[in-house]
Amino acid sequence: MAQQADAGQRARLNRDRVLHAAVALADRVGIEALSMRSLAQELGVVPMALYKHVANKEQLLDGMVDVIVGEIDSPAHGADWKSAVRERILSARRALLRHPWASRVIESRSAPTPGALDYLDSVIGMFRAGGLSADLTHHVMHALGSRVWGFTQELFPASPNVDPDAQAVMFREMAARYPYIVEIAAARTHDGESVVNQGCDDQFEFEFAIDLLLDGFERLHRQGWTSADQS
Amino acid sequence: MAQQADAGQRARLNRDRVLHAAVALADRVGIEALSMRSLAQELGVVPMALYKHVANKEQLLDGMVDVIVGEIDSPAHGADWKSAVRERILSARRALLRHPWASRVIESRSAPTPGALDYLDSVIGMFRAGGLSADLTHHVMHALGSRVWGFTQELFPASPNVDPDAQAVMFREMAARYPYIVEIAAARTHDGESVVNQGCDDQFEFEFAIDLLLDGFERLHRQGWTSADQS
DNA sequence: CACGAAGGTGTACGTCGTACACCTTGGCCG
DNA sequence: CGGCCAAGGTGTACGACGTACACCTTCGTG
Repeated sequence: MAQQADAGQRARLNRDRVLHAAVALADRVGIEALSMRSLAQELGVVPMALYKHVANKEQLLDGMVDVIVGEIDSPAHGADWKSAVRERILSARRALLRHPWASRVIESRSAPTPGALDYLDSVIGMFRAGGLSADLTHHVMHALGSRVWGFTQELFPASPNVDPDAQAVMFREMAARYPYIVEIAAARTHDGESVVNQGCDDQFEFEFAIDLLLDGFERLHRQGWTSADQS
Repeated sequence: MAQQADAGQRARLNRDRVLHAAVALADRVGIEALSMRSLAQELGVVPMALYKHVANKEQLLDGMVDVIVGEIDSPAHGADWKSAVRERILSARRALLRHPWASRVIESRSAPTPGALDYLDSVIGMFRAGGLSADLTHHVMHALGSRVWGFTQELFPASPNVDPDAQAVMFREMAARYPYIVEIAAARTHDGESVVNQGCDDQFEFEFAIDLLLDGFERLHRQGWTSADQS
């Protein structure tokens, strides 16, 4: 429906076209509907043609990750390390939010892609440039975890729209069985709408966590923290 | 090779036996080798027989999650909230470490299982009992993310054993291209062995992060933090 | 103009989850 | 005691999927 068609005369494929078509297709139909077959069809080509450009599906996914990672801004310079890192990570977050499937794919890689390594190396470099020791930076990166990529592991995968009265019933049942969950869910729902699984401001939560961590890192840095001190 | 065999006379199946056999099989052969077919064979039964006990594979995985979640200790009482939460989460961690596939399966669920909700509700209850506001607790749970389950998103999936000289070559290449990564990897490698992707003490990293977060939570709690304060 | 490599095709295999119709038990009630 | 019926187990089959392998087609270069 996008390209293909006009059989017979079609631009030659290459790795880049394949990768970008895959990203676009995943954006449109979701990652679970992206198969070698559907991608081939999208490109007006037979499935096996793709294997001339990517070794297999895993490598296709690797390549797609690197396309997205390439969208992350380079580090700003001239700012203090804390806000520079913060900005960079929020940029990563913006890139990943444009492609909702990307975080799951990144997590599923069995080895980091070259683009991912570039990005990680440069983030580490930002901490080092800020004066943090290699030792502290190591632990800092671990503590950041998937947050360097701009996403948080979601505990509640945001159930899609259900009709309001079913939700009301569910709410009553939930409140009986999971009083605390319902309470803290309600804590963030100002207007009356949809108490369960909604009304969560993801961006706020992300910045809350990242600032808590960055402040913690800064505190440790200032007091000259070393892993050797910890028994 | 474990049960089955002695055809003809075989204990009746039920949901629980299916679930526990699935957990044991995943422990033994890995989650990616767990199929409805392999599980059926393990139980000495035809694949379709399983569908009398679980609706489909997703529900099988849900059930497996709840088996593991059931292994998490109940909250200790009598301790302050911080160390009580800490202990509980480390118990979750121990349970998940016994079943290395479990974290990936938990992440892949599209809706939380009942057992997961029970656990989350009770962890939230621990913060509330410690006096944290529902508001703060909400954000705290988000900041914890998958860490409530006792795992951190691994950035480097721990490449398995490769021979030492290949590693030495790789090291030289890595050092040129990713100087900072190699530097912080080395920061934690005291003895000379395997600089790349090894020598990381997961348990240390986990506790570093969890304590950083818990300390941050405590600080906010003491100073009466409220999300309303944040612009 | 020929030729060889790079790009594209067609067919086929093994694996997966599972729908659907069927048979076999075993516990309960008359 | 006999018969019944639901719960448990079977067999066959289908439509995805990733991809191996042998083949044909196109095009840039000598």
